[in-house]
Amino acid sequence: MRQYDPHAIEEKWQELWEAGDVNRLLPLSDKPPFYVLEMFPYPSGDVHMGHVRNYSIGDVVSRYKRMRGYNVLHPIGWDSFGLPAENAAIKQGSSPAAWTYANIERQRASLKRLGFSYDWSRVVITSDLSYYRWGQWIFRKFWDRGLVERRSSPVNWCPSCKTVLANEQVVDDGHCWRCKSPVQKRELEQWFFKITDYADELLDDLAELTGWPERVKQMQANWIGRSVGADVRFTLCDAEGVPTDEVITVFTTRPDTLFGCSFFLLAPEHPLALRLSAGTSYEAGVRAVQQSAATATAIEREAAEREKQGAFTGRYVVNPATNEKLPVWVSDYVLMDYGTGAVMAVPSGDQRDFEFARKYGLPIPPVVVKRDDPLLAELATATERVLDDVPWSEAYTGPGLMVQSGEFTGMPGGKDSEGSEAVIAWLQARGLGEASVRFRLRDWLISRQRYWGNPIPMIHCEDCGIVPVPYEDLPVVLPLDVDVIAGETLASHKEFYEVDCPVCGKPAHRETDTMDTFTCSSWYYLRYTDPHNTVLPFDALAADAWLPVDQYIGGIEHAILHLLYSRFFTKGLRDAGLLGGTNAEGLLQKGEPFARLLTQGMVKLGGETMSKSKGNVVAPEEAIARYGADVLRVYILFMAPPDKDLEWSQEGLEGIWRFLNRVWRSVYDLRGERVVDSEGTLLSLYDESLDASDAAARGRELERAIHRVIGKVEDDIERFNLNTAIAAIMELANTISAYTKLPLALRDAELCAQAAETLVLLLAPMAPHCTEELWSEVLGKAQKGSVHTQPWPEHDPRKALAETVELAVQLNGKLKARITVPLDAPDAEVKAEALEAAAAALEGREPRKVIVVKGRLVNIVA
RNA sequence: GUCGGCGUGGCGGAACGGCAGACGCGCUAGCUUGAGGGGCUAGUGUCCGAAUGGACGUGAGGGUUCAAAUCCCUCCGCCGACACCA
Repeated sequence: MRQYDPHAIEEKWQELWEAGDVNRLLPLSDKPPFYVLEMFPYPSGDVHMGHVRNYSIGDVVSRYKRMRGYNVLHPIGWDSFGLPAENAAIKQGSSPAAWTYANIERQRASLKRLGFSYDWSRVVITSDLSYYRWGQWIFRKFWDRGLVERRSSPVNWCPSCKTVLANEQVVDDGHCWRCKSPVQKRELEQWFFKITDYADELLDDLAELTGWPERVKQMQANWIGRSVGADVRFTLCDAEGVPTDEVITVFTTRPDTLFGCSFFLLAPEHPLALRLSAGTSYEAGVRAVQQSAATATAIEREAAEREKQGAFTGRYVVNPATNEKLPVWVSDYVLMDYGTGAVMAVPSGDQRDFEFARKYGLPIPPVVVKRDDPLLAELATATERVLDDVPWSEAYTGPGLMVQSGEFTGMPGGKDSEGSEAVIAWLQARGLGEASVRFRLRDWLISRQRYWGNPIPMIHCEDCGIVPVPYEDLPVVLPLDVDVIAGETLASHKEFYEVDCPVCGKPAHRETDTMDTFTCSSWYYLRYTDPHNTVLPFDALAADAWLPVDQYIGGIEHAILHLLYSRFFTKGLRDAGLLGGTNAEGLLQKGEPFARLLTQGMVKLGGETMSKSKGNVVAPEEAIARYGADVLRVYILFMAPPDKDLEWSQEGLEGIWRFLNRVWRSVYDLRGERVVDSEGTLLSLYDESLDASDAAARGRELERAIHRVIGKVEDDIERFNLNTAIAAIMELANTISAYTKLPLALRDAELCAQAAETLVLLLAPMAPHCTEELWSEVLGKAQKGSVHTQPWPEHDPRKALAETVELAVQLNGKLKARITVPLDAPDAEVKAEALEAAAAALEGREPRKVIVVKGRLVNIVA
């Protein structure tokens, strides 16, 4: 026999598979389609263990589904625009493109060495002109549909990356997601995708995503943050306190507390703040609050523990419910970019307002009181204000009864209460307000002041304003000869920058911002369905045939960013008529790109995420060099369930090396070959004491194991229990080992052949090279084609069962004995046997009840 | 603070409400080998017992059930997301 030598077989099969198009998709097929997608890599360096894990999981699903008769689309590509390329190029003295494409080639070679079953003819690279041109085309479509806006607003600026960031890219209390620098707020004119137009749909359709982890849906729901309440209009008074025509609207989720509003707040950045106080003795105070809010970092300002700063503007507004005049204050806990930048403060019903009122000595009249609060007795019927301060140490935000609230007094109050609805109806009838919904989600800021990205196809003309590049002039080609090391930019690159206005023909200039790299990854899964299209981003028929992606696999770090943006893109493209035609149904019709999502856990070492900066990286190439790709793949699948974190263990890796060697030897042994180790020591030591009846028993055991394990592996792969699928294959291998202790003369040749074949087929999705060699060379089945084009083995569940079955006998739920009965023994017989077996434990007591659970146990209640 | 998730041997982890600890790692003993590695055999939750065996056991406490790691409630601990969002 030959020894298992991964290095002698892996590369050979990789080349043969590629030459024979084994992994290539056949577009015309009567097989049902199945789209397996793994998040494509960013080419920032070598392939790491996280990639290996992600892609090994996807490869098992892909190969398994192929064996089950599906036409499987399993593509790969690179998300290759982005800032790291620029930084690395500057550091290494190369160009972003050179750095990017060199890394792509390294990663491509590594992925091939791992034997993943990608269709290499469909590779999509986002920095290729053939791809990003369609990103511009889609941008233009979105512009036509009013989904693109250029506007000035307070945006997140990363001083280190020297670019603005989307809200979603500000992480960990105000830090840049890439470089972790504290982010600053700046008022800048920028490009936005109007993702908020889809806020409702993005939130509501989460309910359709039954194949997504609850956790991810929860995170997206929180991020979108829909609040239901009312807009309420307050009338502004002039300097003398006389009501004017000017109205300030606020948003509240607690209209039921309107009668308890005792002061009014503006964000420091609110344009009214200075206007109201200008030239008065209050101006200095207002300016001080503004100053402190502006200099505080986002981190300081958003920390809930921070003491609230405030200043009175000197002016008043009228509470529409009570007609009371309320002082208008400025405070830094009011945010300009949520709601209207103004707030009705109800200190008895909101903890922040409560703290502010206590600090500045403002009244705290109770308005919604807990049903068992002693205050209720004295206020139960008070419709007018009789109490201006509560004896509480904190605000009460729960449900209760409304007091001091005019005609609403005595009604149930609280969030979404009857009282809330009544107050909204009352406001609406008088034109003072109406029901309203607000979202936490902001529009997606997509412009980046960087070179290495997809140019925004827009032109600035002095006369015509902002003009889109006409479709026939697309694409806007990103010039590759921009010397970023010398500090050159798109704006300083004249051939790019200077352009004639497509409308009036006068000299104009191009937009020099590029698009956020997340715009590139928001539709790549659509391009894979039609990667070589030169007239459209993708053909609608191809997209409709493959979408939604049946199984998407990737890291939890994209729970909000990429997954939310992709959902938005798909909905936008559907509404632009580019996919999900009239016959679309289900998720495709909803514009949902991903039917099932698996978020894989991280690979850790010493309890920490592997990272170059921590120096705790185990390189995949190292493991491959030592044990081969199959061992690494099986190991990483076996060590933990796919969605849990995985702690790297060298011993575990060696365990899998031993396992694959055992499989290898077993296949030889099952063919009757004497197995030896690498030094010629005989390892096939038959147990000559075994006789024909042992052979029959072990044969039945092996046959049952074959049928049981096939079913188990099927169920496990379908449910992503890949670790237990491998455990089941190990059990089969163990049963085979027991069988091959039989001397050759006692073995059943047919059973041996079946066992070898089953073992190889079941393991094929996880260990593709080793099983291919065993299938094609050792078992000599090459004429039937690659092991990876074979149908999945059939199994008969009845053959997985033994003739007799061992049952546990419990007394009051506690295990007391075991009995062995025929599989189909009638309950009465089983009961009788169980009672006999438990006689001693019963100690003469009469059983009150006997429960028989077929094939499992008998529980005697006494 | 709010919302999620998770607590099982020395370790990674198994268990449609039905025999807790599959499978693997590690460890112990024996066989094989000149040695090492490898292979093979047996054992490996805790406590009592020489042993057949018995008692206990899934973070803590309660509940539902013939039966709970699993379902419900309270608490403790760890992890994650969001967080001055009116």
